[in-house]
Amino acid sequence: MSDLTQRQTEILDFIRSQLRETGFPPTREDIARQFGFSSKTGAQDHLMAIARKGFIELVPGNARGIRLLKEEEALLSHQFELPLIGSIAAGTPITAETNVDTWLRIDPELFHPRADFLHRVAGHSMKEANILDGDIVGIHAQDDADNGQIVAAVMPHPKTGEDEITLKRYFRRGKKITLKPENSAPTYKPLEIDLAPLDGDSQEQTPFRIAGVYAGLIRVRG
Amino acid sequence: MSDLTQRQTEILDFIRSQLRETGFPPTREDIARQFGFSSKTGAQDHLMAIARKGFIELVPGNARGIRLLKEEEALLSHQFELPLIGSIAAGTPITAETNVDTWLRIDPELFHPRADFLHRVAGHSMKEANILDGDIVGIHAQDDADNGQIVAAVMPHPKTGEDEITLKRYFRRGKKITLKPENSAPTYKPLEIDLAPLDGDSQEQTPFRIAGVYAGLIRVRG
DNA sequence: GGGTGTACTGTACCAAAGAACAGTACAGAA
DNA sequence: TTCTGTACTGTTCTTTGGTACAGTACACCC
Repeated sequence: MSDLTQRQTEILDFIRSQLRETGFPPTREDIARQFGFSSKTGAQDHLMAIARKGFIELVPGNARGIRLLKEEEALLSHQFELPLIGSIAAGTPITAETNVDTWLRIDPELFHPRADFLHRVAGHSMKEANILDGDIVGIHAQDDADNGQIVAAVMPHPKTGEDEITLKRYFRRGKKITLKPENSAPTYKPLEIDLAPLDGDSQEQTPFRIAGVYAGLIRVRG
Repeated sequence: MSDLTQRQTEILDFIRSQLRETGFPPTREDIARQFGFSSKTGAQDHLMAIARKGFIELVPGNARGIRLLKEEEALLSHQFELPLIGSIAAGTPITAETNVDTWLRIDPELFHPRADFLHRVAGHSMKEANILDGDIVGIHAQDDADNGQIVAAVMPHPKTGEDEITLKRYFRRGKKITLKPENSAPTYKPLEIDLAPLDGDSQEQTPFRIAGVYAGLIRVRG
């Protein structure tokens, strides 16, 4: 679908603003008046061009018969939604379509920093950070983190070997990284990762990466 | 503002549905056709009645010049949003416009049960229920609760006397209600309310009501 | 019993608004 | 160079659609 010209964009914006302000679309004459056209045919030409490009629909024979088409798309378009990421398929970026379980209608901008995806927490390893089993956490995608931040780490599950997301508190000292659960029960042990072998021997690579930092959570049951 | 009659409500609903479906309001003839009137004057009469009652505004001389008034418009647009309720103005229903601090884009249906409004928690009284200072809780509006449920209670602040929302765990035994904070620190004491005096002596009324039950929360900072 | 509001029918007028046709000018692509 | 698309002006025609006026019928309230 081709793009709108500058002028056509202005006209489409005017239609939008009229809808907001008056509650109904403008007439050809309204548009002509707004842009200083002496004839409403100019407005009509623009409308037909914008309609041909698929941004609006003109309903023939109806006064003010202008229907915005891209708006619903915008509403449906994940603008105010976040993907819930489950398991990670091998070799895919984390927010790849295949990894998205579903989309939840939550404004990404509610979180600080902004959330880029969601992940449902399984287990009690972050209990003492007040993140519980079943909570859905918002993650701001970035591949690094500050010391002490809670990160979403991607690494293979110790048994199945499949990539999965886990939340851990991140500490780095030189080449040594510690991923620390927030649960003092002895079952939960910090994970130590030494980056040093990475430089020399690529076989010893710890398949670990930071998907993002914890930005908040939503708990959906009372 | 007086209420609409059955017929007027049907007409207003039709205007709403037309706006959703076509993107612009109906004409008098559209309305007449929909309801089987043989004359568009019938539609016009209804429109003027609805406008007189303040639900719509008619823009004279404009085709399809029907504007839904603010609260009506709000109903349409707040479909996937929830009001954040701050302090409660005296004598107002909890979700009254004046009590709404802002609208947050969160799908009410995410919560179980469905959230009707949000409230920002102040203080640590529910810490042991993993509800922290600053958390935004989702509340399902209802005026009763089961024993052991966390409720949003509306009662006057002990000092300012202004109505405010507090979260407490609810227990009832006969005429005795206990509102229990979830924090074992000695500062936080259960609140006991005896409904018995209500029957005889109306002066002893405890100004307390349940606004709804806790349905989940959102924490917006990492 | 009269007034007011709701809920329509029926007719009529005319401004509002869509749509078609005929132009002009310019810019970029084939 | 011609063709296509953009960006308008100017005019005309016809339908759409708002609005006013004159009624009818019924229900409710004072």
